[in-house]
Formats: sequence, C-alpha cells, structure tokens
Amino acid sequence: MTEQARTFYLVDGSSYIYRAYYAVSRLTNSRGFPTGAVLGFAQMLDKVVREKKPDYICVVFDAPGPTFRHEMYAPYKATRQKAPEDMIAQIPYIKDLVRFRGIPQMELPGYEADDLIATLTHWAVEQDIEVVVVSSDKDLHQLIDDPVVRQWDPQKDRVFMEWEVEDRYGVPPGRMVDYLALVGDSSDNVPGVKGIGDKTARQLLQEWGSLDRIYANLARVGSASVRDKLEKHREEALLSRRLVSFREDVPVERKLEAFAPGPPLKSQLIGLFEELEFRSLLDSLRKELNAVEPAAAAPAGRTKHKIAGSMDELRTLAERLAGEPVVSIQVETTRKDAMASDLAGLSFGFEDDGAWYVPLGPDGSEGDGRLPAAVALAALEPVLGRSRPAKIGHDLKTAWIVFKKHGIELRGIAFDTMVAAYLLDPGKQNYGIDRVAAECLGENIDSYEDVTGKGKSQVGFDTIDIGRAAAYSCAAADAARRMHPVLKRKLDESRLTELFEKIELPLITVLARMEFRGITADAEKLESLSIDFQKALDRTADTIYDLAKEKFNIQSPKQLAYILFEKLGLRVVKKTKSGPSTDMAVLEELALEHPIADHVLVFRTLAKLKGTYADALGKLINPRTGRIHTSYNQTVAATGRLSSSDPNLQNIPIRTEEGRKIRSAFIPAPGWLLLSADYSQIELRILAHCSKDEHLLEAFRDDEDIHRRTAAEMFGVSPIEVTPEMRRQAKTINFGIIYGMGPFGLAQRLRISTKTARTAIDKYFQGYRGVRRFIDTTIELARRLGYSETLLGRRRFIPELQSRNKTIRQLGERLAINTPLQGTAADLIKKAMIDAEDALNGSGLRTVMLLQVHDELVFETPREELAAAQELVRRVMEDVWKLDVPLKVELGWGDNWAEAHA
DNA sequence: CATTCTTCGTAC
DNA sequence: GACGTACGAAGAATGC
Repeated sequence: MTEQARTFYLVDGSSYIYRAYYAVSRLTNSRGFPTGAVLGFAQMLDKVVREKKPDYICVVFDAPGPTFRHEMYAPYKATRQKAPEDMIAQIPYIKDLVRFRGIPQMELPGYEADDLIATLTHWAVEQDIEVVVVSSDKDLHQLIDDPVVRQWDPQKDRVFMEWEVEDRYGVPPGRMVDYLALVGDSSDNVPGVKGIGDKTARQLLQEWGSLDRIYANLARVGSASVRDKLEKHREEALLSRRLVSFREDVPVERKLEAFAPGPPLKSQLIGLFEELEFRSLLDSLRKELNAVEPAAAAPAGRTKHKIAGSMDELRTLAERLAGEPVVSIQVETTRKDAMASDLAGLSFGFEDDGAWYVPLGPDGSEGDGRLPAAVALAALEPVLGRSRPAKIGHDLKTAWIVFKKHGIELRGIAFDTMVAAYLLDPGKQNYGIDRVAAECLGENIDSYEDVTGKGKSQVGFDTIDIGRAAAYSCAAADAARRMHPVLKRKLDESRLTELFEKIELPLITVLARMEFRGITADAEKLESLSIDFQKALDRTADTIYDLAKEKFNIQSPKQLAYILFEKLGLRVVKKTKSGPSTDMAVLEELALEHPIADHVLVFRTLAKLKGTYADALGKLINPRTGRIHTSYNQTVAATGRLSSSDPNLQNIPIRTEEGRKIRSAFIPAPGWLLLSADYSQIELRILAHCSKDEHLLEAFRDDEDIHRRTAAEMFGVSPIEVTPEMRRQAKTINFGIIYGMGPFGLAQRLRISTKTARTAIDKYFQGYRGVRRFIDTTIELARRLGYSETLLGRRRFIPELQSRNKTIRQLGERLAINTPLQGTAADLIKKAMIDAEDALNGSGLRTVMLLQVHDELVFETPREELAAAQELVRRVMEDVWKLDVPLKVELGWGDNWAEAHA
C-alpha cells in the first residue's frame, strides 16, 4: 500500500477577504460593526479544514504598504481602488479567526501574498509535499503543475486544470508570465506591450515558445507592425514580466512543523463569534467541541503544578511564599457568590514558573486529601496578611472576602488582571480568566464552567477531583501571573495606569469591606409586607377578572394582550416583536378608555414589589447576622459604574409610597443610624464642567434650582415666573440631554408633539450654547479616537460610530455623550468611596460605609457620631475633585433607609 | 425537562 | 427606531 502524500494547503488570504466581503455583503452585528467578510472567510476556512483535513496549511496575506514591485515600477497597482473602510475594519478579526482556528498565517512587509505562496510552494514541492493553492485568482494559475501543485477554489469547489490554463492563455502555466508580459494586466496597472492583445500574444508564444525567444528572434517576427511594437516596448515587456513573476526566494520560515494546524482555541473562538454574533457558527462550534473532546479528562495543561496535600507540605510552601517578592493567587470557592461560599482550594503562582495548589475543605476534612481551611489559612496568614509578597490575581475582591471570613485581611494587592482587562476595554461581555488569558496570552485555559459544568448540572468546586481542580486552579494562577506584565504595559500605553492604581485597585478592598459588612434587613417587616402585597394582589386580581369576565394569568403578557386587545377590543398602542405591547406606557394610555388598565398597573406594581423585593430580599438575609450582603461588580458596566447583584441593592424602590416600604426594611444596628449622602445633580454639574457653558456654570455656582433655571432660559422668563409645568419640561430635557434624547423621545415623555419637542430642544440649546458645542466636539472626538473618555481618563470604545447604519450610528452618538458624563460621575464617586474609607479609618469614628447607589453613599453610624460623620462625609465627597462648579452633597439620616432621604 | 430568549419594571 | 447604565422575575420559546 502506498502512503498517501502529505498535502500543504496555501490559502490566498487577501483575495478571500475581498471575495468574502463582496459575497456576504452588508452584514453587521447588533452594534453595527461590519461582519460579512469575517463570516464569508470563516465559512471558506471551515470548508478547507473540514473537507480536506490538510497535513499542513498556511493562510497568507498581503502585508500593508508598498512592495518591491512598487520600487521597480511606482505606478504598480496605482489604479486600484482603496479597500472599503468597513472591509479593512474586519481584517484584524479575520486574522484572529485564523489564529484561533489553530491555523498558521503569514505576511511579510514588502511582499505580496502571491510571492509567499510561490516561495512556500517551491519549497514544499522540494520536500515531496503536494501543494494545493486555495484561491480563485488567475494570477496564481502560473503555479499549477499537475499533479503536485493544484489550485482549488473552495467556494465553487473548482479545481483549475493545467489544460484549462493552456486553453485560456495558449501557454502552459509556467509561461503565463510571458503572456502577461505581452498583454499586460490592467487591474494591476502592468503595462505590457502596447497594442498587443490576447490574440497576438498567443500567436507569438505558440510560434516562439517564450518571450525571450521572441526577442531573440525579433527580426524574424512576421508582421512588421507587431515587430515594431515589440521593439518599441521592449523595456515595458521585460518590466512587466518582472512585475507579474513571483519571487520564490522570500525569506520565510521553512520548518514543516510550523505549518501543521494546531487545536482550535476554544474560548477565543467562542468569544470572537459571540462578539460578531455568528449564531450558526457558534452552534456548530459547540457541537464540534463537545463531540471532539467528550469532557475529556482535560489535558493537564502546560502549567507545572504541585499539590500541597499535607500540613507539612503547606508549611514548606508558606515559607517559600514568604520569601517571594510577588505571587499570584487564585481562590476556588464552592459557589459564585463569595459571601455565601466556602473555600475549596487555593493556588499560588510563582515568578520562576509553576504553581502550587492547596486543596481545602471544612473542619475535619484531613482524611480526604484536603486540608481544613481554617488550619491551612492560619499557616498562610503571614503570607496573606502582609503586604509582601505582593499579590496578583484575577478577581482579588472574592479572595479578600473569603479570607476575611476566616479572619484574615488580604494585604499587598498589587494587580488584578480582571479589573485591568476591564479598564482596557470595558465593553466586553465578561472577563472570565479564560477569556482574558486568551486575549492576553493567546492561550486556551479552562474556564470555571469547564470544570464545574453549568446550569442545573453544575457541581460545587469542592466535589471536583483534586487533580483536576489543581490543574485548573494552577493554570489560572499561572496565567494571572504571566498576564500581569502584558496588561500593565497595555495600561501604560493607554494612559490608564493612574486610574488603575489610584482608583480601581484601592476600590477592590473598599468594596470587599462593604460587601462583607452587609446591611441589616428587617426580615419580619419584609415578611409582613409580602403578606400585605399578596392580599392586595388577590383583591386586584379579582377586580381584573370581573372586568375581563374570566380568569387568566395577568403576569403573562400574551394572555393579558388577548384580554385587552381581542376580548375587550382595546386599541393596540404599540407592538413588541411578538405581539401588542402591554407595558406601562401603553396601560397608562389605555386607562383613559377602560378601567381594567389601571388595575393591571396596580397589579404589576404589587407583583413587582412582592416578587422582586419582599420575597427575594428575605431569602438573601444571612440568618446568622441578619444582614444582606450584595455583590458589587467592578467589571460589568461599560461606563465605569459599579453594578450590584445577589441582591441588586441599586434598584430598591423609592419613588412611590408603597415602594418605600421595601426601603424602610433596611435598618441600622440597634443604637445606630443610617446616613445617606447624595451627590446633587452630579451629572449635570459634570456637564457644566466639561462644556464650560457659561449659563450652566453660573447656575451651579449660584446654587440655583437647575431645572427652574433651565426653564427660565428656555422660556425666556425670569426664574420666579417659571410655572411648575415649565419646570417639569425643563427637568425632562435636562435629563434627556445626558442620555442624548431626541425630539421623538422628549415628545413621548412629555406627551407633546414631536414638533413642539423639537422647538423645546432648540430653545434649550439657545440658552445653553456651550452644551451644544460640547456635544458636537465630544462626538467628533470620539469618532476620531474610536472611544469616549471620562475626566479621569477612563475609556469606552464606541464602534457604533463607524456603522453605516444610521440608527446604530446615532446610538453611538448618544453613547459618546452619555459615557463621559455617567463615567465621570462614576470616577468621582469611586474616588470619594476610597477617600471616605480612608478618612473614616483615620478619624477614630466607628462609622462605616455600607452601600453605593451610583450617586449616593449609605453609611451606618452610631447615633452619637452622627454630626461628626456628616461633617466628614460631606467634606470628603464635596472635595473629591476640583471642578469648575461646586459639588453639592445632600445628607439625610434615620432609623431606616427610607427615612434617611432628606 | 433544562436552557435561553423576551417582556416587563425597578433604580440612578 | 427614536433615552444612557444596570439586575432580575416570570412567561414563552427552543432544544435535548
């Protein structure tokens, strides 16, 4: 049996970018980023890899910039149109795609892809390897040499044969250069011999065999006019031949192993496809990966790791750690939520490579290869509780909290790779270590869910086999350690280091402390509220059933829509994707026509208060302390804000009487008070500062009622003449500006005509000319830079601004305005939190900070400290940053959170 | 039956 | 389609 020859697939990457771009036209993701070329390219590549399973493969690209051909002939390719912007934008993604697929790629400045392909072809043939040139480009026909070099176009599944080339050009592939030297190539601006076309060239080459022979025998060429042309354009002919000839001596890698396809980088590919929203590719990728590695006892990975499974080993490890200048730390917990979980393991990554894993369990777990967490941590306390060694980790807030639960305060936090990755690009979906490592190191490490599973079938980390746990955890610790210098450099390059070191890093501990403290919630109060809400719900439901003359699930938008719009025949005000909308705005409008709408609104409110708040909060009270411990997420909101979850304490009701009952269930410890400190109009003040609008500045400097002042500006009256209605409209516009609201939105909100709304907005900008200018320049700057920036230099990329889709582009414009305002507010309150924590620590006061709600900080203070705490908090918050306008803080206090609002 | 998507509503 | 940032409950739809 003869051995199948090895094959080398050389993919003409650049030409497929073009083809894919034009084939899959005008596709974008939901953010307006063009994705067609990437999709087409991915499909092409898929076909090559799946169907042909090449032994060796390389995707070859043209390098940007001039080539040696431009040096010999400046007008080379000068008539080419510039590649479309939205194609160029996709090229980095295509290169990522190739890399993530595990496929080698190549480009070399000064050369075209064709030269690299020719060089590699030549070399491969010498090695007895069959070559398939993957391209549909006619220029590459000249490489065809049946059967060792073939040319194939996967899109049409067409193999170009030698005889086809002969048919087309009258010469074998190897002589195509002579043909082209004569006729030229208008698409590349190759001159050829003027006046000689296809027919003549074929005849000449048929007769003489090659260009050189033609010129050698020029005198004997039959037609005088042809002879004349050849004579006259000899230089052009020779130049043309050099232009169309491929170089076969390009200095490129010539190691066969370098061209063997590697395994795909799973999480990177998934990340890429998710970003580009390639649903079908995602599906098939997931299937493929599940099929190929059936939860394969995951490869141990490259990280050298050891397990400290005894106290002796642990003590040795602790000693070694104590001598290190810097270590990385990765904690493994039984659950996602740090406050609610226990330590299941801990690993340390060392500077000189390798990592140690310490399997941990509850007290009395010596027997099963784990160490009791309490005992083990006691031994590690000298390492964890001191600032040396410096600690690096991916999500050190979680680490801080789980250590604190064992009485240890983690010190020496030097770098958090999760926070750094967020700061570098805060728009990402998540910052799991696998994703960040993929991007940062180009490596494929397991995600937490790869190890524990997800959804219903997820298991606690403590049930994972120790060897597997160690492999995962050490890989993570090691990755974090190696990512540190990379991320650090990137932060420097983006001038984000100061924001990182002065704000985000110290904030980690501040947040950890707040989460650890929690806030007391009155369980009985919540319970009795739940019962009250339920009673009211029952009554409301009965009324609704009476009006509808049947029972149905009021919480089902579908059933409700049937009742309202079919049975009762009410007007369809607006629609959702799946049917008529029944949201609040619609119901408010329908309330004018039918009494049922009001009752549904009441029902919805009650159901919300009971389900989302009273019941859900009750379940999250720690039975031991009676307190609720939210999680603050530092890496979620694209603007730089924090978010809060499990539970979300940043959306506790306040606007209605009923809702405030929920808020009143948050209480201080006995003998203490809750103190709430709100930044007044912080975003509008930031707008004043950024825009330098004279009227806005003046309004805040004079501490005026900003909405009244705005109304006065708009309606051309004095502030005392402003009516409540005028003020209401001005207030809506003031907020609308921050969000980039247009006439339509304002009209809806104020229930006025779009035309009136447009006039109102015009009047606003007549009053605040500086704001208009700020908006225009801010959008323009963001368009140029590709990102928006806050006062402290936080960045958010806004690719939407480059979209060809107008709606998406307008969204980009709103983001470009909103992000610096919302983000600067976030910067400032984050700094205020750090300053407040510091000031309280140094004050001797017992007051502590419990909550942050975007522009509000909530403290718990002993009654007798109230005055001192107020003074301190106000000073810290108002002095957080020197702006062109004063920052104003409003303080309130009371025996519950509802009362604490002035 | 489990998971994901959709709709709705709360906060700033 | 039209106002930015979040989180989460419940129903509906989809997939295994």
